[in-house]
Amino acid sequence: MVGRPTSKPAGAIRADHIPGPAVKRLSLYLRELENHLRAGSQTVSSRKLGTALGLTDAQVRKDLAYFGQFGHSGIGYDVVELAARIRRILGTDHPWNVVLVGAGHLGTALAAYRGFSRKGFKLVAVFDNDARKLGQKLPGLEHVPVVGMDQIAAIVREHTVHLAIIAVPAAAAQDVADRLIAAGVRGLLNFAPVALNCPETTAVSAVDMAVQLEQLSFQLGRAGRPPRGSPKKR
Amino acid sequence: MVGRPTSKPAGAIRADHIPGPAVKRLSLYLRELENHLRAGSQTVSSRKLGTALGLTDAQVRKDLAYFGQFGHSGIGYDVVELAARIRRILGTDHPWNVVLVGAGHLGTALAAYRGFSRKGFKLVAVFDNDARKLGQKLPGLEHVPVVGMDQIAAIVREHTVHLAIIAVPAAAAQDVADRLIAAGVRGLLNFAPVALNCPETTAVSAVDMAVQLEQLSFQLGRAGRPPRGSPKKR
DNA sequence: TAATGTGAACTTCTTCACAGCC
DNA sequence: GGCTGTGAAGAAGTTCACATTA
Repeated sequence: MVGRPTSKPAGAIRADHIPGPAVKRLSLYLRELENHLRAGSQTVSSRKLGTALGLTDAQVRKDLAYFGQFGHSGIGYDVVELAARIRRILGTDHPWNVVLVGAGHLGTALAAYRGFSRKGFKLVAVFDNDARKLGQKLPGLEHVPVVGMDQIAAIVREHTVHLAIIAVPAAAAQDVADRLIAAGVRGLLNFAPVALNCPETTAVSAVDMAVQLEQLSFQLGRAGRPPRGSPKKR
Repeated sequence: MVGRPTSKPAGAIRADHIPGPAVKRLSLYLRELENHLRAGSQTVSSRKLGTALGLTDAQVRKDLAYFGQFGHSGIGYDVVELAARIRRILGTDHPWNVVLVGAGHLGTALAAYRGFSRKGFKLVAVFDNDARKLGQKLPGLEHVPVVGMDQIAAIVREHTVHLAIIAVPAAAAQDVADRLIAAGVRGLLNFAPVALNCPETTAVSAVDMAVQLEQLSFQLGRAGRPPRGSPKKR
């Protein structure tokens, strides 16, 4: 336990520890701001941002206040300014180099997704073990080579890659993760349906499509009726 | 304020309200159990399950206890039994019909993912507006037709579809969601990078790959160094 | 001994409510 | 009037620690 007295170094970054959920929402605020930008609005209120995302206005203000004072009383938030500030906070005001491992169906689809580069993530290489895929260019990605997994260490180092996306079968994911981390990658986005065992110093984020569907199944099962059967009152 | 006395209707399903995070973890427990099954273990302890997923043993027990008493003192949990029970709770002990909207890169990749059917989700149709894609069969999905979006209402009703996956561009997502809901779909898994506006009665789950990467970027930015620039000590 | 199930303590997160500002 | 920023209150979720059971 730290026992640190709650002294505020006013002027610097706000809080010692930011609530995890707040950071997640920050990304959503940014996405919403980018939409507002396209629509041409100059300013947004916490209420507008909130209702667009299903949150209360107080929640929005509190989240933003963790990082500083971005708003203007009576006016709201300047869309352009707030977007820039959030990018700064998230660390996407400068580009990140990213590699993708796995050029199967999913990997290919992810590589083709334009949203990544728009958000400041630059795909520098795709790795796969299938000899037939090596040397190919993926559709729309003429500058991104598909290379063998034995190149992971070399390319990660050469391009100072800190982030990697794992889109390989579950059975291969842990091995791939180990190799990436050994090569210097420090953040993993894992699409394989398996829990990765990584050192504390590695940030891991996971997406499992089946898990997502199961959540929906659960929610429907409660408030409504299952696909069939189950005698129900009424 | 409600002031309801905390009376327990002992015997029925446990809690009036299950913590959302607990339900999310339930899916992960199931995934882990399925792995243990393949490995041949008869039983698991809350500790084993927990460490595999980066959770405490108490957390695991508390989560499971929301739904009943599944464990055996001194022994642990029976792998087969617990998996079956969790499937029951999640509602995946019986199959769900699912449709996918959007047969682009991502949609095609999602359709090809074998994990869905393995988990009890049956893809009955893929919708797209691109005339060139209609009538095609997606790779590995000979029984799943690609049809026009004007067929949404008919097919959703005919097959009693309750779940849909949205994999269309952001600009089209809200319209697609509206149509699906009007046709009777009650749960949406949204891959478009936009917040959907849906009635309370619709369950929505969202996956935004860019958001995931931004979370990683934030985490690295704190504990480590940004990709380049920024005068650093050393 | 090895493990569960659970009240109580604790921690984290969210909402309320209002002072202050435009 | 409209809106932010924030302390304080409240709700939600997690961990502790121990009685209990095999």
